[in-house]
Amino acid sequence: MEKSKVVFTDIETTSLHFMNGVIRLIAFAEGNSEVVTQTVVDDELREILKNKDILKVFHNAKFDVEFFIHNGYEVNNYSCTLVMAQVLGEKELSLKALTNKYLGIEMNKSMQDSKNWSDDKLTQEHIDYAINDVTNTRLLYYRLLDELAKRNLLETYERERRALPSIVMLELNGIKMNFDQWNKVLDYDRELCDEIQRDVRGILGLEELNLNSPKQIVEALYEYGIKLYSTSDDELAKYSDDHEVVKLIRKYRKLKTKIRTYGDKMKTFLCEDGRIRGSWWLIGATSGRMSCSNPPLQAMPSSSKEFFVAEKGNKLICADYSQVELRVLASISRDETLINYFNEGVDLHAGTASLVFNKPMEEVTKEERQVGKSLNFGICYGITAYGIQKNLRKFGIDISLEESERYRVEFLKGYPKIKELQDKLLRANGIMSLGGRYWEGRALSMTQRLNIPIQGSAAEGLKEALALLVCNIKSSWKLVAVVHDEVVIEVGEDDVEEAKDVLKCCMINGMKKIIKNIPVIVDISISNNWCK
DNA sequence: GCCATCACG
DNA sequence: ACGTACGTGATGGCA
Repeated sequence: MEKSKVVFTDIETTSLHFMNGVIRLIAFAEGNSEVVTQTVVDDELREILKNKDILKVFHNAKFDVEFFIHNGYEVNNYSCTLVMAQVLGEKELSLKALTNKYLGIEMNKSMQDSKNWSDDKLTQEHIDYAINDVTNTRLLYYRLLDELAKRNLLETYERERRALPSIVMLELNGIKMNFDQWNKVLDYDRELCDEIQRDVRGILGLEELNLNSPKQIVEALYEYGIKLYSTSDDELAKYSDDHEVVKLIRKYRKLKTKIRTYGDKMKTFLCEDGRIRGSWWLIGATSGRMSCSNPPLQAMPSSSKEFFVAEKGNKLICADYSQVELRVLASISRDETLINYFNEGVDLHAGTASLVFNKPMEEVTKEERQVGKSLNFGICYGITAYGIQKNLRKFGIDISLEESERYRVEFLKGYPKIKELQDKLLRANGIMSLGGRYWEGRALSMTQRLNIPIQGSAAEGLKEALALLVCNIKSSWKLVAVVHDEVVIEVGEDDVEEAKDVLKCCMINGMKKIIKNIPVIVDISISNNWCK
């Protein structure tokens, strides 16, 4: 077989998950050659998959690559038409939808269901279907490559492509969970939750009250003498100090969420090896951030993280960026005050408070520092006076809307280049991240315009870090979690020191490709469980 | 199917 | 009582 630079590949499997499915049919084509099919990975295909000089193209590459790796084949150098489409801003990501939109081809996907592939015999229909998928993946690949080039997004796509193996690692590795201990705590929580429910019903004299119904809570508390505009936690917080029953409702809510969302469901995702495996997406948000579902490992309550552990003989290394979004903001705006703060390593929340309250940093009170902190967070989200006011109430700080607006104005006076940047972003036809992604302005709200370049650029820095990490990680080390500004790996005890250096180095150097001339700081810790 | 709510960054 | 902080995912209630 003649050596060529690119191979288009598609596999058909008996299940959607690599852990419990087998490969039934493999279709592939080298360059412009005819598509061929086979049922097993022969030596020739094994070599093609492994060869770093041959680019393998898949639609939704993580799926095929995970199956291959799970079955013992090495896969290097691959590209993904689904991710390409995402970089182009597409939301409909099926091969069918994309070939239709970009090539005008109407695909018949009636064979797609894995149920059609569990039977023993393969018919000509099966073979034609797989061939058709590869044919269209090839056409789509060149069409999307053109489109990416036309829109100046090749570099952005290449960054995603280099980071893509991290998704494969996350899904293959999973993360070990101490399930016995988890269930013990869960049982205790369930009992406590029932107890609280009994108490609330007792106090309100309503034995049938459904505490999960906001509507019923409003009615019940109205009868009790409390008028609520909503039953959201910050509304309830207003009455929490004066009414025990409101305090109990809040406690019930928190506990119930933990139990039903993160507790009961967890066993569904537990694999035989004691590890939880979620579904990870490289581009999960329009900003470019990753996402994870089933279970949402990026949103595990901090109180539950201790149950995610390292295997015996291993350690977890947890690393996270310090203030990464504000550093991105400093890099985009080039605001001298903010940059100086970072260069001098000062307490940034106190620094902002010193600007807003016009006093030396050492004299900033605890409450003033909290205001500074809220403003710093808020600025990344596209702050409004209303938002500041609402946020500060959570910390027991009650200010008028006028005062809140004054804080906002003082903040922007203290950081004049941020003000300039915001004015520019609000007027712009389109928004650009530091890494070169572009968002059409028309579709964006004012707050999105202010947030997207920050969140998007920080995500790009993390992708650069992951791209470095997948090249430098040892085969025995496991990437187990990525949470926006945090990376967790699991390594053997003997490798801890080396792995710590490699991880830290990748994270700093990756982010530095996006954030220019601002110090990047990574905090790192070693533990038996997932902790910050 | 949408809304309200809440978990994370 | 709302126009009013960014991005996700999951749940139960309710129409």
